[in-house]
Amino acid sequence: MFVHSEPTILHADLDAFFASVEQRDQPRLRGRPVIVGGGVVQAASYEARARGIRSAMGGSRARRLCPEAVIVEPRWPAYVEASRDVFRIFRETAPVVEGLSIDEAFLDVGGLEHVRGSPQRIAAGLRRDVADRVGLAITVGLADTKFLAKVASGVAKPDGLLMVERGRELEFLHPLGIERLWGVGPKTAERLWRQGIATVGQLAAIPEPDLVGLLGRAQGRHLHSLAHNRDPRRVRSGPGRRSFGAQSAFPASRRDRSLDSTLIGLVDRVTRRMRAAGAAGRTVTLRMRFADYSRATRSSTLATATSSSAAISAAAGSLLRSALPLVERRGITLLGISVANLDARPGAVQLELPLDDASRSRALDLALDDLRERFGPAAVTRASLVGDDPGLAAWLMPGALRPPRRPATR
DNA sequence: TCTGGGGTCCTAGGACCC
DNA sequence: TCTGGGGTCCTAGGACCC
Repeated sequence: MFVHSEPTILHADLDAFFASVEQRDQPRLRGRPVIVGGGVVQAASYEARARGIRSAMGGSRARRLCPEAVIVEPRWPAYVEASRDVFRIFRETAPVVEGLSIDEAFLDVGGLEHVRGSPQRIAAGLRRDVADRVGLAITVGLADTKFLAKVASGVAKPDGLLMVERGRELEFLHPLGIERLWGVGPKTAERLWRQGIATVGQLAAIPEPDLVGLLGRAQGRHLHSLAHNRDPRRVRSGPGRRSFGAQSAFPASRRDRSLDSTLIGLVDRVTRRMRAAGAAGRTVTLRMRFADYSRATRSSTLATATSSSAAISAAAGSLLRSALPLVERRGITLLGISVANLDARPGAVQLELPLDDASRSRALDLALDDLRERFGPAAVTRASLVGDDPGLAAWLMPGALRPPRRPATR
């Protein structure tokens, strides 16, 4: 009876997402090699990939490989809208949807057989819905573990559907190259190749302790499990994000741009997004990349979580000052910040308010009501204007908020 | 071939606490 | 007073993913 039942985890992944949105919206681009992003390739259509163009490749090299490629500037609002449309279909399709990025998600369709048919039918229906309603091609992998569903969609691309039948998982998995495994990038692949390990089957034959000796504890165990298709993780509706960040490159032409003003811009971008999400964080990290392609990070952890531009730019500013000798010695090419430790209890949440007085007081009332609703009536203890930022910081009663994050177990 | 912007997780050492 | 074991938190770096 259950012998013929199908696996229930779907990995759905939009094909060449940004480039496909451009081809959908601009018919003249269809069938032609399309590159999104000029300086660095952010996405390439399949026509462009056939010419050897890959994402993250430098724009000049891409143009050399394929001079007739059409290069278009990214249109973020269009991608965000398309992603929202597709995720709406995901949520109509399955009760549990775990988004992985703007263009891919896991869906668990277990228990829907009597309502919507077999998983394979549901997957086919999902692909049809996305094509009909959003106008994009999506590939779906279907398997009994998340990991294998993702591998299956990778193998089935583009515009495909691939189910890995129960009981035939290793038959499917073992002939594949190790670089198909989640967590094997260039460095790890190189290390494994040097040991004569090229396929997942060869990897599976290595005893776990040997793999741990070669790659370290976490990665060794992880890859050993995957090679045997052991992946107990369930599909869950998103664990939520763990940090907010922003970065900005300094091309050679703008290398003399002021570091301070760049930093203020980055802080502004990040805190704006944090406020919109109602988030606050404690750990501020400054990331730098230098002319010799080396990198460095500097971080500091505040006593309380915050989304205040003033607090975060003060922390980031002092990190930058501490790194100044490094910056001057090596020449900076990229500056970034991120704010993490989001589950910590906020000491202050900064709100965004309109500039004119009339709507400002009303916006303030609404914002404070919202905070009280989310954190309890007694949680908001104090509110005041912050610096010259058109914002307001509301201090929240410690303890009224989200619990501290998972107790670390080791 | 020389590099965007946004993320995640792991490792390792040191400070500190019980 | 010294030593050890066990644990947490912080900082910095690295690999990887889309």
